[in-house]
Amino acid sequence: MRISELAARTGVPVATIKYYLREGLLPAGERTSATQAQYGEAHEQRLRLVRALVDVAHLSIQRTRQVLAVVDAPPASMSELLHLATDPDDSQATPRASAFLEGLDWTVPEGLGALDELERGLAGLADSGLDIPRAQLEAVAGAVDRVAEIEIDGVPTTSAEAAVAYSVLGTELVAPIILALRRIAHARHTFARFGHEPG
Amino acid sequence: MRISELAARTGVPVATIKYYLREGLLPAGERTSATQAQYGEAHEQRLRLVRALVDVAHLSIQRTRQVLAVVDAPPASMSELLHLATDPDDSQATPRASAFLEGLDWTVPEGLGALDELERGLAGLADSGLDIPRAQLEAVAGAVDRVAEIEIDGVPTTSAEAAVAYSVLGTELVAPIILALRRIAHARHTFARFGHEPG
DNA sequence: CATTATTAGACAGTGGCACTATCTATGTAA
DNA sequence: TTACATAGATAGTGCCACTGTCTAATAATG
Repeated sequence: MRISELAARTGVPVATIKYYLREGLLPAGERTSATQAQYGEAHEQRLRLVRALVDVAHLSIQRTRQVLAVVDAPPASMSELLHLATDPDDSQATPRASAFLEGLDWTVPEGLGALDELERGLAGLADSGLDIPRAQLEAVAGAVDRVAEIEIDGVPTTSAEAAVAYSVLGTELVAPIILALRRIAHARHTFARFGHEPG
Repeated sequence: MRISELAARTGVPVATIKYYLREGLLPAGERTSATQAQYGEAHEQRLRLVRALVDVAHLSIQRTRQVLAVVDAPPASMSELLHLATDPDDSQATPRASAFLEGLDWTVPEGLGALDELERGLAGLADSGLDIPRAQLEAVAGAVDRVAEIEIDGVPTTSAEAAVAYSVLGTELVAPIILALRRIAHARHTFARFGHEPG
């Protein structure tokens, strides 16, 4: 198909598709002349994936490119995979995160990018003034661990490529679903605990 | 204290503090003359809270204003509280979300904003091409429900105001921690399941 | 009192991001 | 032949969260 049909099928404007091509999120079509290229089913599917990552998972274009790069060329080792998007330049000390994880007896590979996120999250919570007891955060962590365990149990074992794609994309695409479910569950439990009037 | 000291204490530039004042995220200081105002501890704490919401929880200025408005003037009824930020104009039908929640036997108040988020998340996942079995998503939802339950159990019962502030701010400020913990737990369970080499 | 520093408030400017529009040279379809 | 489409380059747009500048007024200091 030509670019205009790709645009029509996916609802993505031609100009935006060109932009994604420039940014390397979408592979170039098969050139048939100086001013024409053909796109196939694979392009259409890829474009839908890009849209999901950008619109639904709210990834930046740059982050989307990183994620897709990993899906396209799965790294040889797990540690490489897990360090995706860890910028060694700005990886800081993570005292709060380390202390917290020690309390949980979680063994965690070093230099993991998510450690910085945890550090920032804990630091932000601390100086927001909102006081949440450590024990409660630990209980939350236990339940989150269960979420992650279920997700990893679902990773297909048919091939390394499939496993990598599933876990990398799943991490991004399921996150908004988890947050939405959490909000909905908050509502449920709030009603259960406090009824329809607060206090 | 004067605005420059407030800036020095919190590390937030004077120009940014003025911006937050304009945007109504920070109450005005106590005026002592046409060109002077005094700020107190409360301003400092509020400013730290604003920074946590903006920097760590990645809320937009507009959303931060909404959240703070609820904290400042807790709504009279729970349903009002839960419908925070539900724009009645763009609340769509949520067929996927409704079907999913029915499968879970979750009773959910109607018109909840998070339903739209869930709908978008499920739709995005569906057309990303990543196929995650319904049963697995339901299992994840169960574990997320447990997370939410723990959080709501921790809500203080000392006063309605405290309960509202805690739950509203907790929803926003703990979300990044949950996502970081999820990533870390993914790493743990991935190693446990696949070892250090993929596949 | 004179001088320097600070402030509130108004408003314009900046940098980053994700597009979006325009243009040209070429090519395809009716 | 004539209308339409495309690749690629480049420039422009709209939004957002600041950031900088200016003025009139006040405060602090010597």
